[in-house]
Formats: sequence, structure tokens, C-alpha cells
Amino acid sequence: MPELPEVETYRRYLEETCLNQPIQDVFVEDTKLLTTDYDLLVASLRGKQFVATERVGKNLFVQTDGGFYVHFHFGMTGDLAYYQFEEERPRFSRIVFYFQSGYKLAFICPRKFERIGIVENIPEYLKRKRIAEDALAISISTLDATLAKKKVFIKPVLLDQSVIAGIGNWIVDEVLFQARIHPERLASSLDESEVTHLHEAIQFVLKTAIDCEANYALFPENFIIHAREWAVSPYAEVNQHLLCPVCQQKLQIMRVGGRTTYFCAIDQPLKRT
DNA sequence: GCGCTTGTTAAAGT
DNA sequence: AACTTTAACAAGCG
Repeated sequence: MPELPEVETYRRYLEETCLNQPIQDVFVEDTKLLTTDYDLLVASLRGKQFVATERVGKNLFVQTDGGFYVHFHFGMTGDLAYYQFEEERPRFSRIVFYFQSGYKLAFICPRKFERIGIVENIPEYLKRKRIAEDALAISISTLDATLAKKKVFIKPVLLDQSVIAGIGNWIVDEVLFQARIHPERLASSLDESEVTHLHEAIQFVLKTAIDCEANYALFPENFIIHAREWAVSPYAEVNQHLLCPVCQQKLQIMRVGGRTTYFCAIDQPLKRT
């Protein structure tokens, strides 16, 4: 779930709730979730405040008045919750920031794939982790130049955070569906028009998802995401019968690049190249 | 209780 | 050597 639109939604949520109030303490259930030593993390944060937020791809950086950032990565299931009373504390709140105001920010980590740590310098961090330009910022020409070098299926290329940052397994299926491109097309085989359509689809899907605050049930009816069985969908028939929302034929489900992939063989034909 | 899962990465393969 | 592929990670959920 925490792909670019979810992280952007979390960023806005944190910015609306948590800025400019001193941090009193930090609870950490399991130090495996930290990329910074626990004692250092707590010592650095006590008495400091969150003052601003930035997002690159699926990475959230929360600036402090101590001249450093707290980096959040949400893994596959991370979430945030701001609350006041202990009885409101969500399950799996494995990291909790306690503010002096009495309010708390929980980092909900059901599967412990999530990470938090101190980052001093964002550009240095992005370079070291090989995180490319954000999917909402990348230009067609940069995307085109990168795709031209890749002799692999387009789907795993778009999932590669060192190519374009922020796209995950559900968004890539949606983007390829909207752009009418088969997930197993070789990236280097896309022509200029296809790359243009792809770039447009990326912007469209991401902006639509952000506008819906990543609430999948609010996505347009012609989105293929409604066919995924986990997505609570108002379009029950499409959901049950796994039909293409455009042509109403049965969708294909296969593994591409090791990930479960939904697509429509009719609307996303695999051209001969 | 088995098999599946959103992300990332180290290790293996070509 | 550089690029690509795969398996493993943790644990909840249906």
C-alpha cells in the first residue's frame, strides 16, 4: 500500500498534526525497525520539534529544528496515527513519538518491514540508496533515455526505485493498464509515443490517487485496481469476476518480475518487436 | 495451517 | 564488469 500516493497522504497528515511541538520521548518496541542507534535517536529527538516535511518516492523526511531529519520508510504495511489517549493507540504501534502536549504519533508497523532513522543530508542519502527522481517530477526525456537502456520487461523497470521513485506493484499495473502497455513489453522497445503515454499515465494515476488520499474505493471505475481481490471496491461485479473495466473480458493474472500482475490481454496487447 | 502479500536488498546468475 | 533475477526478510491475514 505505501506507494507514492500513500506516503504523500501520510506526509500531509503528519504536517497537519505534528509540527512545532516539542518531542518528549520516543518508544521503540523493536530496534530492528531503526536505522539509527536507539539511544542516539532518542537523545537527538528529546526536546526537538518537527518543523517541515519532504517526500521523495516512497521516502518521507521530517525535518527537525535540530538540523537533521527523521526518515520514514513504510515498507509494505506502514501507517501513521496521531492520537491523544492511550485507548486510541492502534495495534502494531511499534514506534511512538510522545509530544509534550500529550498527543502522540504512532508509526504502525504490522509486519516490521518499516524503518525509521536519522538522516543528516537528503541528497547524500538519496544518492547512497540509489533513489532516482520522484515519479511526479521526472521528465519524459529522462524516462525515455533510461528506458532505452533497459533490456528487461517494462514492469520491473518501473518498479525499480533507481529508475523512477515511488511506483509500487499496484500502481505499476494501473499505469500500464491506463497506458495500454503490456507488462512484458521490453522497456527498450517502447517508441516515443508509448513513452509519452506512459509518462502521462504515471502522472494521471498518481495525481488521481493523491486526490483520493489513496482511498482505492474512490478511484475511477475504469481503474484496474478494482479487480484486485483485496481492494474493497464499490464495483463488486468487476471485483468478483475479474473483468476488465474497459472491455469486460476476463483479466489475466500472472507473475512478472516476481510480482503478481493484473492486466488485460485485449487492451494491453504484446506487440511483436 | 498453508499460501499469499503491498518493498527492499543481498546474493546468485548471465 | 555490468546488468538482471531471485530469494529472503516478518508477520498478519483469509
